[in-house]
Amino acid sequence: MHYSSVMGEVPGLRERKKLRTRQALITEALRLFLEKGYEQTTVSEIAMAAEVSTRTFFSYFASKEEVLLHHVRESLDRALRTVAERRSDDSPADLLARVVATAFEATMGSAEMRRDSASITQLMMTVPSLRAYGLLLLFDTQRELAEALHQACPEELDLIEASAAVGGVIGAVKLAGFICLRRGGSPDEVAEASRRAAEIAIAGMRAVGKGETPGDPALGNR
Amino acid sequence: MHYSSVMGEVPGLRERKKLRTRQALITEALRLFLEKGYEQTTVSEIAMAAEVSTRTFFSYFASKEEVLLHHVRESLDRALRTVAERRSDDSPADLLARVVATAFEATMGSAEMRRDSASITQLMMTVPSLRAYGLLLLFDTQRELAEALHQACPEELDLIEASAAVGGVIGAVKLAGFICLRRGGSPDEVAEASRRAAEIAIAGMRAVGKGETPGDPALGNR
DNA sequence: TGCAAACTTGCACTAGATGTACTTTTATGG
DNA sequence: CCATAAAAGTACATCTAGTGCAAGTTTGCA
Repeated sequence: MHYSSVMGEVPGLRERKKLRTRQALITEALRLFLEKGYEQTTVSEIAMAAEVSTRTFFSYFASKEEVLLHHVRESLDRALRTVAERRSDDSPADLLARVVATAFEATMGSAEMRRDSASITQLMMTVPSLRAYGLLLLFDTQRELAEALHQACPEELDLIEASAAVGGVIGAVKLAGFICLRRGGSPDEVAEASRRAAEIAIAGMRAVGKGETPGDPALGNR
Repeated sequence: MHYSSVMGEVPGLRERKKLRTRQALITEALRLFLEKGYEQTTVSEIAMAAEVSTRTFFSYFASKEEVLLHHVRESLDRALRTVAERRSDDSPADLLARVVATAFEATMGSAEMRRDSASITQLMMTVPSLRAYGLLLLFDTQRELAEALHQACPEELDLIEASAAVGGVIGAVKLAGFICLRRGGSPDEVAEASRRAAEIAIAGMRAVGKGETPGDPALGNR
């Protein structure tokens, strides 16, 4: 080592270039998608704009969808971490509530992020293949999230209850938020809708584990 | 009219052929998918097996995914009808419970259907693009379902509450069922898991509209 | 029998995605 | 400072899903 004796301080030229290329692809992709539409933009054009070959694009992102939704994976990982760091006095319901709140905070935090995620949300609402890919990412993460929640609260929730809780809360927030947005709701209204949805869904699980799931006659309970 | 004076009795040769072709495509597709895997099967092979041109395949199904998941759309439409036919003495929760029960009945009804849907489910679990497409269908239907539920119960539920209810229940059932299945659960166990999940999710909405949504401090309620 | 509408087909073409072999760039040890 | 290997990037070939179009073929019906 010639330049620095402190471990891990300078990322190295190679790493820096890689990161720059990656960022260029992301930026140019979003710009082009907004400028001329997702389907009208080809991968080759994105690569051209970022000054790399088409083949190189696919060594950074596995698909055209991924270049736009890479950040989704990150926020989902954050949610996983939130669950893993359960505070000792959290009830499962509290924990899930904080997951939702944290996720919201993260996507709506800075103004710049709010602008970007608004554009991306807009694209997801109008382009089916993006919606499908987003739903896939979200679903696959929910599986991990359910396992994590069960691990974090092994005494209160069995795996099925944890699944129902995670699936219920995320499903409720997802649909309510989306429908509110579709109706032309402002960011504040969307946030409020999501909050109410989470509240409704979480109300169901507060009853669980207190020995008072009464059974639902309409479901053919035995 | 030469053959029959009763309106709508005989579907006509053209219609019958179309139906036969459609069925042949569906059957051959499923057979090939199971025989050699989804990704390993090309649309051209399916068309060949059903003795039509590749081009014709795409005049019956818009995508390779659709030939496998055409029935999903049907069962989702059935769910929509169930909501539209609300009985006067149903609470929203009862109604949603019946939607879930009816959907289950429909997919698990006959032995033949159970066998087919087991194969299809297996494929959906292992093939990402199928999972994504299925999730997309389900999500888009949920939007309609939420609107229908709101229409059916305009006094009890506003649109956001209806969204939360639909999203919550379906999200819970979906994830719990899937996770149970992944763990090698038997059909009975999956059914039981889904039932419990629906119960938990529906418990949340029984509280709604009774003036007793207490607010959740962890969600930053005002 | 003949005509029109519906259905099917072949063909050309675009675009996403992958494998491979080759060149350029970066890291590092002597 | 140079040799060398590892890593990244590129060119090229190929495969498949999916679409548009201009034929041809079958069916419905008068």
